[in-house]
Amino acid sequence: MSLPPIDLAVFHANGFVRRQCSVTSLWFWTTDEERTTCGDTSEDEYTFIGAPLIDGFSQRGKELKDAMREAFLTFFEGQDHTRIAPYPVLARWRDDIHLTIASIADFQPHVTSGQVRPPANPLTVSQPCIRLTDVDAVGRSGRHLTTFEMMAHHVFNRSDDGEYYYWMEECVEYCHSLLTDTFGISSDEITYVENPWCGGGNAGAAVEVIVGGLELATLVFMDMEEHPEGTVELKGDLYRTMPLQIIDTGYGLERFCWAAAGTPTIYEAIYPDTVAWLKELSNFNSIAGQWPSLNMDQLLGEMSRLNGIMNIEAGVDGDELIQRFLERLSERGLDVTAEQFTSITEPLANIYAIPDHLHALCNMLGDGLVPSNAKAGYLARMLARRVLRMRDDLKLEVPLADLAQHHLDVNLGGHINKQTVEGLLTILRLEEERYEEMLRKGKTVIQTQLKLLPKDATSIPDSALFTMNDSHGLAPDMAITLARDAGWPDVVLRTGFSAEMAERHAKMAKQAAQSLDVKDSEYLPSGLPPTIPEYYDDVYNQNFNSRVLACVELPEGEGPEGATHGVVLDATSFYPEGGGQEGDHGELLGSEVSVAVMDTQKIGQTIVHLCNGSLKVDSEIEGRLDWDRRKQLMDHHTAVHIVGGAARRILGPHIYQAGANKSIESGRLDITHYQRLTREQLDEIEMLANQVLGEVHRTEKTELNRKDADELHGFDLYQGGAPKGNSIRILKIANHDVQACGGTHHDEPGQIGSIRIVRSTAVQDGVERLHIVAGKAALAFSRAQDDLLRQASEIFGVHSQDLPKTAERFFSEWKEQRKSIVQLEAEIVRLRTSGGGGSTTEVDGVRVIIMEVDGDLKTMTTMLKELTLDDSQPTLAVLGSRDSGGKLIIATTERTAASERYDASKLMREIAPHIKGGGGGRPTMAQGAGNYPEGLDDALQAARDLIGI
RNA sequence: GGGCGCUUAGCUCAGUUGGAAGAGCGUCUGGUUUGCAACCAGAAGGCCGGGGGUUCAAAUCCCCCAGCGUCCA
Repeated sequence: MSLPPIDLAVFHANGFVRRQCSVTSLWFWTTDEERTTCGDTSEDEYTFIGAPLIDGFSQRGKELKDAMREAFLTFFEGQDHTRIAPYPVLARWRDDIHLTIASIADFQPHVTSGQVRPPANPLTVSQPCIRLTDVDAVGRSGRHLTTFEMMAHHVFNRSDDGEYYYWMEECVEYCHSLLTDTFGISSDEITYVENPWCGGGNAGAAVEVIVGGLELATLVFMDMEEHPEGTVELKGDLYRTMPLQIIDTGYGLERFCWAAAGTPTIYEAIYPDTVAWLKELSNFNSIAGQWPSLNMDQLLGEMSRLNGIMNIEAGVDGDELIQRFLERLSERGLDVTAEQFTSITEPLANIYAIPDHLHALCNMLGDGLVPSNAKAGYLARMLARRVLRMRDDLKLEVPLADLAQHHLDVNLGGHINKQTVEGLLTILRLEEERYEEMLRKGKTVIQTQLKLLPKDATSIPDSALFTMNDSHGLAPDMAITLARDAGWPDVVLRTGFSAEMAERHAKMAKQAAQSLDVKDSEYLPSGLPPTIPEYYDDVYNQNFNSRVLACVELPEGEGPEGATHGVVLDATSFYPEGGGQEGDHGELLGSEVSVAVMDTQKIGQTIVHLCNGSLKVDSEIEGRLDWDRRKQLMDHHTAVHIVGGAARRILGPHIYQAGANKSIESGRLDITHYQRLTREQLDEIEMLANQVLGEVHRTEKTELNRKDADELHGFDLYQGGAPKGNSIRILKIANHDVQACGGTHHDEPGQIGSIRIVRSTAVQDGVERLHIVAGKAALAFSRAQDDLLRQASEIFGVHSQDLPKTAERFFSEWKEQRKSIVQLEAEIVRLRTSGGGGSTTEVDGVRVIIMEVDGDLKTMTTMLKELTLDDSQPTLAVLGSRDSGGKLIIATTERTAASERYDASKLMREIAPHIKGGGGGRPTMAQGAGNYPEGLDDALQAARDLIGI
């Protein structure tokens, strides 16, 4: 079964009729009886270019967006909607997406699942969003953006609970009233297209609102969830109705602005100053000047209208698209060559895309994101690099930070969310440095990759292009440019190569996704009630009484070494592993038997004690915690929070917890930062952390529902990841640090004693790992360090303060002596061979030296050099050593009678068997070794025999 | 999270089928020169990232670890 038609009174009341689109086959509502297309097809050109559809908005850029947004929000406030503040563009409250891609993303998954109440109901918001899926089309299509604001009104109905606000009828009525009354759009311009929506496990009926060929809004009526027994089928999946009925609308703020401005592209409506500035800097007008006969205004105007019906999206073949464009323009009496077309559109696309990318970048970095080579940070780096490349293509000599500063001033009113302006600019300066470094390295990569390619080649092998892109960050067109500069002037990029590369990447991603396997350990009987946690009520409680609810044998490989049973109690003070804090150990004492708790885990809402024996179900037990362990874990956990807060205060607002672990040995805290930390910075953080220990007397622990927690503390709460339930535990350490945390924490920070930051390591680019010891572990660490110093000092027999100096002296003396030994050994060889002693013979003008020496192959090589590298004295040298099994080395002076007459490699193969070994090499130099040093004399004698002396 | 690449002199980088560790810049010494990123001659400077393995022999081939880079999710 599919969805029924959407037949609303508001359509009939305003004279709309239902028709089916001749192009897309979708049903739509229109006031025009004769209309055959739904409005958003390849046959519907934009009608508003040069003829704005919305009156009363003469502003441009930021002012236009501000006015438009205000008009929208005010309208819905007038209809009993509560205006809420937008969420960050970084979706930190979610673990499935990095960026806020829609206004509804604010409320997923907890509000849309019904678990958490919305902040207001019904509500209206204008949510900044970032979508990078169509990043390649930005600037080229005239309408694509990576960053936009989704204006919305949302409703969360729970009909079963009698909580109902409105549904389709009212929703479309509001929309229609907004368009026609507030924005003055004629009903005749509007089509409402029925097009069911599904995504992320939910689905529902939906209406697309098309005006002037442009989709201005989508109204989604989400009231179904994916389910195998569902009765409604959409795009191959089955859905059933759900208790919550959600209205998810999205009105494109920038599109409304465009429709009000009627500019050739959306970019000129929202970033007019930047577009003009970049045109001037890049001297864009001089391009048009090359062809005086070309009517630039007319050309750009026609192109804009065509944009609406051309399928300009990522992955579409570029050359083919240009041909279609030229044909269409020609039909309209505009004759343009492909060369003219590209030399106009290429720079223009860059000029349009730069402000868009800067906007996304400023928003992301503004929310505290740190660029990286992985995860969300990579998205920022990718955008920064795109801007830098486009800047270079335009031949602009403006630093990235200056472009961002301009964007901040002109398009953001100087406002960013969280990061400081100076911090943002510093990050961009570093990004530009990295980019320059990548290009510089790229030049040598090109040389290496293309070494075997003839200079007159016209293409670069695919494999080389793939390698340069995937391993060295050189996109194919960059590689081509670099290759041309480096001495291959004729190379060009094969048509369709970029598409092939994207396909290859998609294939690889698909394979990677398939190989993911999720392992779940489910060995507990079902139907157990949630275990009552007592470790929050009193974190210092060490003993408690409880009752055994279940005791199951652990499956093979489950739990730590020695653990055999999982014990479930009705209540416990044992903390289960979570939030990076390891589980508690201890004992469970029964009336007859006692077992050791070797680990504690949480499965769902049930806490399992992993024990080395079984307990009788229903028996009363006494639990005793291994208190030293628990105290140490608490020391580390609370210390990690304090250090995190200290790092944020010292390094900046972008410091965010990217992971953490607390064992009894140490605590680890991963923080986001854009540079490696120096020891001085670590010292500073350590000092502040210890100051907090002394100054803050009590930590504040509260439990709030999610709605209140969000409101009170914001999303920085969720540093340790997105918690699941509606109830949020919060640890607040004065004004120093506040986080959602389910761990056990000290009431008094002073109980920790002291905190040391041992060192920092890099987890990935943009993430630093701080290694922390606190409490007794800090003492143990100091003692271990002292011990190392003492041991090392004793070896040298000096005081520890003289250790570095002494070590340096020993090291340099060792190096010098090693060197002089090699020289002396060579000198010995020289002495023994110079006087014409027994080991040196002359055979027809070639000096032949056959002798036993001391030393390994490396030393012998040095000796050999002394003997055979002098061209004026043709020499054959055969050296042997008894070093580890016996070594032989033979060489002749190259390009002399010696090398013509004797073959070192052949000689080696003849004599090496005497030391039960083998060897080989080149005709002028051979090495060999064996495992029978006693045969060395025979080997050397064999050499003499072969040479004939 | 997955793939790929890199790590060699103070710096930037070569190093072929495994067989005698190189270049340019910089440093030092001597010469030369009014001067410029001057020129000539010579020298010093290397645990070839760390650890294991294969081999008579490893900068080179294999495995593990670390650091860095890069593409994709």
